[in-house]
Amino acid sequence: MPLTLEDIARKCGVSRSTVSRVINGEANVSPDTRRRVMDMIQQINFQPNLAARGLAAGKTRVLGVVIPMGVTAIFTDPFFPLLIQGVSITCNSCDYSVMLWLDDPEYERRTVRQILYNGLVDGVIVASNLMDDPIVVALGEGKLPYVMIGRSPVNNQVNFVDVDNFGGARKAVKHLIGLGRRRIAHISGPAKMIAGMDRYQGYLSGLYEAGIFPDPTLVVEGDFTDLGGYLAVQRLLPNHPDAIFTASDAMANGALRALIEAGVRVPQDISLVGFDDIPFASRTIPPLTTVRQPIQRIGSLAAESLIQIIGHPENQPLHVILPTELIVRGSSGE
Amino acid sequence: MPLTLEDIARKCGVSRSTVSRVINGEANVSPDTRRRVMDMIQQINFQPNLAARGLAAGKTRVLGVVIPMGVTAIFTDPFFPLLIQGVSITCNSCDYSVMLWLDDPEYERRTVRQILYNGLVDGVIVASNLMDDPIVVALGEGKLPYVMIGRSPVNNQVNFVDVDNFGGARKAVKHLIGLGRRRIAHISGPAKMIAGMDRYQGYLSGLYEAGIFPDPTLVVEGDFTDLGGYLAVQRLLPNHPDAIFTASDAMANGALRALIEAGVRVPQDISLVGFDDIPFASRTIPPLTTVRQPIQRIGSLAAESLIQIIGHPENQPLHVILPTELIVRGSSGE
DNA sequence: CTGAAAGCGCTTACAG
DNA sequence: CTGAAAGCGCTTACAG
Repeated sequence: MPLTLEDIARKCGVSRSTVSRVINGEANVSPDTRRRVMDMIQQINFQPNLAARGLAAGKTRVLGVVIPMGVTAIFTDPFFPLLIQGVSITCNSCDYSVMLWLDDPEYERRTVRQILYNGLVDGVIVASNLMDDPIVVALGEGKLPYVMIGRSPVNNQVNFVDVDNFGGARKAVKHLIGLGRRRIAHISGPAKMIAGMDRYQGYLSGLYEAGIFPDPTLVVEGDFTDLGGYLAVQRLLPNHPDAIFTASDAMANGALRALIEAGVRVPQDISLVGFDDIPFASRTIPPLTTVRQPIQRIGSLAAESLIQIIGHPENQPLHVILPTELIVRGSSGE
Repeated sequence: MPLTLEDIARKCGVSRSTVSRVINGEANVSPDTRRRVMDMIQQINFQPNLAARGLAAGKTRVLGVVIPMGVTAIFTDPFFPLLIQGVSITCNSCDYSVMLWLDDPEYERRTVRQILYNGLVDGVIVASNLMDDPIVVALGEGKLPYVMIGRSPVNNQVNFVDVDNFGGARKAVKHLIGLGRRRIAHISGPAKMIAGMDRYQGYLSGLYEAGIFPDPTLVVEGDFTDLGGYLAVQRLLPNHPDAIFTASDAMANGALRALIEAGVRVPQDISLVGFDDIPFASRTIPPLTTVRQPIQRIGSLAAESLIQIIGHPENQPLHVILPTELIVRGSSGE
C-alpha cells in the first residue's frame, strides 16, 4: 500500500494538515518543521494521491486534450503528434498531467459529457477545428475552462491559439508572384475546416493584391491528404496552372507525385508550394517550399493558456495567433 | 455545480447506496427502482465524479500510456499515433479513459513515481522498448499492473504485446532470395532497441536457411529514421549489395532517395524491402515492398490485456505476439 | 431489495 | 505557526 499523508504526519510528529501545507508549498509553516517533513517525504519517496487531492481541492491538475478522430489523415500527418508533444512538455514542467480523448464520432455524445462533468480534468484543449463542431457548442454551455486549437469563426468569446493561416498563405502566393507566376492554382483544405478556409482567403488576398483576378477553375477543394493532392492535380492540369499552392504538405506531396507522373517538371514548368513544413517537406525531390507553422509551440501555448485561464478566468477570452514563416526550397524555383 | 449521487437519490426518494448500485449495474436492485433511477440519470444527464469514485473504489478506470520522448523519430513516424489510437479505441468501448505521459528523459524519475503511486491510473501501457529502460525496472519493483509494447529480453515475467519481428524479417529476406538476390544488405534499428535486434536476427536467420553466410560489410546500424536510411546506403553501396532490407519504412524511404540520387535503379539494380507498412509505403516511387505490422491492433490488444490483468492478476504473465504480413509491391522486383 | 454509516486520502476554513 | 474537524462525492460491508 502506498503511504498516505497521515503516515508521514505520524512519522514526523505533526498533524496531517501541516504535511499538506508543506507539500503544497504554503507559507505558514516554520522552517524547521518544513525541513523535517520535506526530508521525510524525500526519504519515503512519498507521492500524494492525486484522486484524493482532486476530490478535496476541486482541482486535479489534469488537462484534457480532445482530438476528433473523424478528421482526415489524423495520424499520418504529424500535426496531432507534435501538438500533443507540445502540450505534454508544458504539462510536465508545470506539474500537470494530460488525459487524451480521441473522439470517435460514434462516442461523441458520451465523450462530451464525460469530459465536462467527470471531475477528472480542470480544463480541456480541443483540437477540433471544424466549422460547427458539436463539442464546441457543448463546451460553450458548460463551465469547464477550455481553449481551442484554431480560431472560432462564429464565437469570439472562446479562447483559442491559432497560427496566421491567412497571412501564411498570402506570403506563399506573393512569393510565387515574385517568381513571375500568374496562373497560380490552389488545392484547398476541406470547406468545413476553418484553417483550410483561412488559407484559401489568404491565397485570394495574395492574388488580389497583385491585381490578379482569381480563376475559379484553378481552385480545387482537397482534404489535406496526400491522395487528395494527387487527385486534385489531375483536375487542375487541363487548366494550365504555372504554380500550385496547396493548403498542406501532405497534399503537396501527392501533387508532386501526380506532376512527376504527368511528366511535368517542378519547378521549371510548375512551381509548387505547400503548407506546414512537416519534417518530410525537406526530403522530397525537389525539396518543398512551404509555410512553416510552429505546431509544437501551438500545443505548448495552448496548455500554458489553459493553465492560466484555470487560475485566472477573468483573463478570458484569450486569443493567441502565432506567426508563420515562408521556407523557400527548390520546388518553387530559384 | 454538477449534481451528485445524493441529488439523484433525493429526487428519486431512494438512498445514495441504491443509486450507486444502479449506476454500477449491480444485480440486487428491484426492476422498478432501477428504472426510476435510470430515467432520472438520463433526464438529468448525470455523470458520476470519477475522482470520487476512484478514491472510494480504489479503481479509477483510467489507463496510463507511457511513451519515451527520447526515442528517435518519435512523432514523424506514425507508429506512436497509431498505437495510441488503438489504445484509445479499446478504452472508449470499455469505458476507460487514457492518460498520456510523454516521457522526457529529464523528467523520467519524477514520471515513474508519479505514475506508479499517484492513484490516478489502474495500470499502465509502456511503449519503451529499450533494452534496459529504467522505467521497466521501476515498474517491476512496484505493484501497478502494466503491459509492455514489445517483449522484454531480460525478464519473462513481464506482460507484453509484440509483433513477430523475427518472423517478419525472415519472410522479407526469403522473398528477396526467391527473387534471386544473394548480396542482401540490412539497415538495422538501433542496437539498444529490441524490435530492431529481433528484425536483425530474422534477417540473419533468413540468410542461414538459404545457406548464405552473412557478409558483415552488408550490415549497417540505423536509427529508424529517414536520414539514417539515407546515410546507411552511402556506406553500403561500395560493397555492392543487390538488395537492401531495412528495419523500418522510414529508413527504406531514405534509402530509396539515396539510391535514386546515386543513379541506382530500384528494383532492377537493387531490390528494396522495408518494415512497418506505414501509409506512405504505398506511395513511394516505386511503391515499397514491406512487412506489415498491425500497429493499431497492438495498441488495442495492449489495452485489452491490461484491463484483463487489472481484473484478473492471476492471468499473468501474459504474452501476445501478433503475426506480420509481407506486402509485395514494386520496390523488390516482379 | 434497501438504507445508515464508515471510509477512501486529501484540503481547508476555523480556532487557538 | 499548528491541529482538530468537517467535507469533497463516491463505494461497500453490514444490518435489516
